[in-house]
Amino acid sequence: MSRSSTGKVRGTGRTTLEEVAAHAGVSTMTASRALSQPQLVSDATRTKVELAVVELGYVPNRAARALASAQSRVIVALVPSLSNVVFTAVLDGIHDAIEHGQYQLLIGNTRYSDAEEEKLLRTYLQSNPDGILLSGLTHSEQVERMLAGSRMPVVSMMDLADDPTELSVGFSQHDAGHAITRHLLDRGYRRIVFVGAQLDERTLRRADGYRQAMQAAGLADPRLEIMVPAPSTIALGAELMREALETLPDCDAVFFCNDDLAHGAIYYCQRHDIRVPQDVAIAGFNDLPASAWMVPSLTTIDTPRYRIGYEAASLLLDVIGGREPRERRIDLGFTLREREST
Amino acid sequence: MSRSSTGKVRGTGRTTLEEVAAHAGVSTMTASRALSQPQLVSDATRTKVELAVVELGYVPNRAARALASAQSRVIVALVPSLSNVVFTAVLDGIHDAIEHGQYQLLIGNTRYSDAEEEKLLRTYLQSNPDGILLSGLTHSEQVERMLAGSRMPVVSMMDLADDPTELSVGFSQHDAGHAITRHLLDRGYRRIVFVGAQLDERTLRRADGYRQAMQAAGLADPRLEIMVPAPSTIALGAELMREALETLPDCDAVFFCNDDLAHGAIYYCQRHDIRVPQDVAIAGFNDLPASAWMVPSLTTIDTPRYRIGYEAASLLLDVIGGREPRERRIDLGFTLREREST
DNA sequence: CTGAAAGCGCTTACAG
DNA sequence: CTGAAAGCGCTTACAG
Repeated sequence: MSRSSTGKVRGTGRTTLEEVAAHAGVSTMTASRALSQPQLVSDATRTKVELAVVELGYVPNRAARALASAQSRVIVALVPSLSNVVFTAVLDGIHDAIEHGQYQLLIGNTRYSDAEEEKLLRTYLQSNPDGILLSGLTHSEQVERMLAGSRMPVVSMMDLADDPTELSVGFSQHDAGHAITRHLLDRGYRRIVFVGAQLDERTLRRADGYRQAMQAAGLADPRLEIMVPAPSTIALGAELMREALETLPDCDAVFFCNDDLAHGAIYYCQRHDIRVPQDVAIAGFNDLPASAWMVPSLTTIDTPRYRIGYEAASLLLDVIGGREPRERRIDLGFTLREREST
Repeated sequence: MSRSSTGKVRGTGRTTLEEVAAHAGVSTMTASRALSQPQLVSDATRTKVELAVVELGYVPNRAARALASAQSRVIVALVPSLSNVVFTAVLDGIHDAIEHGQYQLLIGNTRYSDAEEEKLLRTYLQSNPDGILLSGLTHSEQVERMLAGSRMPVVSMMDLADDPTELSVGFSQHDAGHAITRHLLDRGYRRIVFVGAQLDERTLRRADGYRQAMQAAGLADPRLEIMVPAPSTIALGAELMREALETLPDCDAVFFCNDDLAHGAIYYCQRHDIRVPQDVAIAGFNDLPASAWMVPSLTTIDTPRYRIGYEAASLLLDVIGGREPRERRIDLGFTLREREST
């Protein structure tokens, strides 16, 4: 026992496993086994140790465990935003999928910045995570290199990797963009504007899907694409709706890259007595809760963001645990919600 | 060097500080100082060590650091929900306030459950956090006991502690509920319904504020209070609006405990040609982004949730760092937004 | 300004 | 089923 008469010189002062073992009358390593691999220990021993744990109020020291076992039981999740409900839903799913007590979750907000992602990753690598959840498929070279060097499992969230051996969970952003454009075309709209903000990789892929559908219909026109790097907000949606109507007076539909923008557009139209969809149709992306309720209700793509988080974390846990997953690329799909706005 | 000819028997296999020190031609402890307390080391030494770090791609092992220093540099934040934007905004603020690289954030979702809070806390205590951020002022006895036993600083978020020596950051939920009721009374509304959902402590305090204002005006009536334990959603807001109009046909205003419910109510009224505020006024709480844009725009209380997270984390970091804060109870206030719905 | 050495609190091949 | 002992990779009072 490393106590002087005046108490511990260093350390946290908390009860240690050594003390638990002494209290239970067993060796430290037996106490350790009784807690982490109880099946390797006799019932009597396990009971003695468990009793000692309760009596002494023992709380294991995770740092010591991580150091000795070279397993941190930490997983890292990096998302581009903590104010976008899409990504907080993903985190919600991840949180629910993690076996708490076993694994701990470290969350990082990259703010849609490669540099920030790199910085966070560098910091979090200090914790020697057992695995990492990343948003998106494209990352800086530095990040790719750090990941390759660390040899720890990485799951990409949101979109599907081209390579089916890479771990990814999401749905085809391209196909979803294509599907909603196809829907507008089927409804008879011809001059369909695409409005993209933030211009992250998901928005760009949705734009690709839009473009491909328009081309297939012989209706593509670069002037119909409004792309701004500013973050998506309701206010921006209202502003861009105004802009679209002003600069493209012959447009008959607008596909916004997400619901936040589309909501702003619908509110704008309400305030200016522009009839939706009679004067102009509006479509969004993500199916936020308000979309089904607002007037008119919003046509949009329902995306499985909570499930993406949940399934991505489950997949990562499988791989960490050495369980071969049924598939390494999990397509969760999307659902077109046809509503009043189109 | 503990390498056998076949490589490390245990450990992560990553470069260690010992190797960095050898490469730089200094002792391990000097290398340690060069990195964590560079001012204690000569320029020449620091340069040599920094070079070795880069050349070897050294990444410090946080578990070893935590174990040796008895300082985890971990802070824990517990919030009741990861789908409520109020709390994800709080987390956003916390995340931004943390000096990354220094401190790491462990997030827990208590799901508005005392039992869950207790379980998460028990788990997270294994990481020996340097401090904790909790949502709300009331916790289970078990939680209070664990916190008291651990002697680590705890900051309460959202509401203000009665005891000014306790660490708390937020605003008076009671006063805010009172203020918006007062506003409705000033506008001439008399039969003001209060609708509360979830029934967490914040909702109950807002209800108290409402009740007190109604009593002061001689207009209190228990039948005007609709309280349901279900979580707040737009759908529930629509449903409760219908219920209010049906069971209390003489009501002239409804104060919803949050904007999600109020949005549902406004959409409900739009769909049923109920004029707001002419037929019935509607008020909310939190000032979500849509509130200023919807038609009619929503009267509500603007709450500083991002700043609560930011200031709470800053306060905690001050206390952890031994810096005496100017005040231990930080009132961030709230702002009444008077809009079209009242 | 720099170093030798102990120690933080666990886990784990290896024996028995 | 149980144990002795080394080791994980850092930090830190204490000297000099």
